[in-house]
Amino acid sequence: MVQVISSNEDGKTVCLECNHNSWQPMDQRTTPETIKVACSNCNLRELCMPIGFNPEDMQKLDEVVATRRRVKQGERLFSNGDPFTSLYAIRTGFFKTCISSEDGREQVTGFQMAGEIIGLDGIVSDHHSCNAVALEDADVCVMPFANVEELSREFPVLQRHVHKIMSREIVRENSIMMLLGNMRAEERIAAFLLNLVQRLHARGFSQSEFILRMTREEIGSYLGMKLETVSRTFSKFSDDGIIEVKQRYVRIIEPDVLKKIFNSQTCS
Amino acid sequence: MVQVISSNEDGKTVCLECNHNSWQPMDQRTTPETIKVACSNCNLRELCMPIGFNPEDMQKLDEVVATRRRVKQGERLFSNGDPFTSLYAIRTGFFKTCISSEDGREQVTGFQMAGEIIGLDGIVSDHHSCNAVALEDADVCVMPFANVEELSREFPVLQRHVHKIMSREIVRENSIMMLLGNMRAEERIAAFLLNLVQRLHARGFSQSEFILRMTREEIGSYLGMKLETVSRTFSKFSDDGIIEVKQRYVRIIEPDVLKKIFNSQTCS
DNA sequence: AAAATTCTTTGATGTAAATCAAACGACTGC
DNA sequence: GCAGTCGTTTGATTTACATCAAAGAATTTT
Repeated sequence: MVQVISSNEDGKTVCLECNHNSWQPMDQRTTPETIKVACSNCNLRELCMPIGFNPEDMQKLDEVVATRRRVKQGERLFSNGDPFTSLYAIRTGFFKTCISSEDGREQVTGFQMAGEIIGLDGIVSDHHSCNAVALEDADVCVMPFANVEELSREFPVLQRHVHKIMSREIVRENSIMMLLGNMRAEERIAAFLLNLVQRLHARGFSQSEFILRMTREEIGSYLGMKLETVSRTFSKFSDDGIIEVKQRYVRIIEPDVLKKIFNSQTCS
Repeated sequence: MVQVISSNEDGKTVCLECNHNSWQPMDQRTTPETIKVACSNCNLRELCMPIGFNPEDMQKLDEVVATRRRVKQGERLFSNGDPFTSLYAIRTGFFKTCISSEDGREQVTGFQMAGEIIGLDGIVSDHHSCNAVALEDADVCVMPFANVEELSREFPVLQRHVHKIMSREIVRENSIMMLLGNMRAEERIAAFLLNLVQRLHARGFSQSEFILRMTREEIGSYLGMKLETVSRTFSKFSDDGIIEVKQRYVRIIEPDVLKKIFNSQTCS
């Protein structure tokens, strides 16, 4: 389903110099803040759009996406309470979504990368219920939800696609509930690393090494543990020769051991 | 938005004799296993269908629901791996949804009551990824998803409704992540009780007393804690005069204290 | 009605992870 | 190039909850 980019498949998949492992589109990166864009010639199409459109339908599909928007590292794409107008397809960059409790505790609810859709939380109440923060400079396609709904009525394949995206998010959150409710620190970290590398690999990056875009604290928030425990678990995996960690750089040495830890802690 | 049933508003809202607090529809309950039903004369309509339909549209809406299905206590509406064909609107009864990890650990992902929609997990992969188990004898409307999608294309208000239902589920799971990732046992139980009573109240039941349909173990699984901790927390709340608990019967004496515990543990 | 099973409560003890604390490394801005 | 900030690592200690255990209710089966 996902077409990998061959140029990313030759080993040197993560740019360590610029500390950048997001998918860079081929076109120039000097576009203004918001510009009109088209899905029909987007190289991320396979990831965020349904397949099997003929060219003329594709042209209509371009109507979904109105503009593009840049979000600088640390800035928000949207915040809790903002009126909901659009879904966003990530072109480049990396986001976290998070919610805050009354007394200020933060819960990271997800990390999103190129080709993933963000903003579904806003549909139910017409207002966003979480914050979407760019963890690196990002570029998103703004898809006004009214357009999405209108074209969904016309194209059953798009309608189905939207439903699948929402269902996928529900299923993902189900498995996070399993993680948070039932698993121990090592299992959570193993699951986290495996999921991350799998998604990066689907985007043409290495299946063994990558750069973390988030802090230990953000990983901990996502996984329901403290940053010290995240750090200690990384160190333990490193001591055991399962992974190599150096700050944000991670290399998975023994993916099978990681999978085993994730599936069941076969005693300690 | 939700019309409460006046007959349920006179204090005696929970039938302690039969240990039953689900909404009983007015029609006779001797229907065969699956029969043709209509939304247009269903008294749960306000809960599971969008409002603002005129009578002729309503008739078309009836096409969504194909049949009704009975599920006995302990039986499954669907299981992990089952082909996905339909969404289910609960008419009466109470369900839990749960997933199991490789090594058999169970995670309850939700409890669902009358008027709520179940089965959204199946859309993404055309197969269900969780089990839906009836915690009491239940009666559901079977809504073939193909019908839902077809009519959604015709009626924007239905389309929007379906999107909202899915978004609501995403937002609900977000708040469960906050619960599991950041909150302590007492906060989790407080949140659980408040959520349950709020939903029951919206269905015409008392806002202070109700009968739990699930075991301590199932509550614990949902909230990421062991059954003993659930029991101890109930006992503590009872000792503190916040609630009255006797087995499955619960009465909330001090809802404000419960809300305070939920919002922030104001020291211990 | 007795027996068996399931669920719940409560107590005693153990432990994984949190908290507290301090040092160190990396990046930022002047 | 240096100071300041931020993020990470590691150690020592505490703690909330899990685990182990057993008795007591409630429900189901025979």
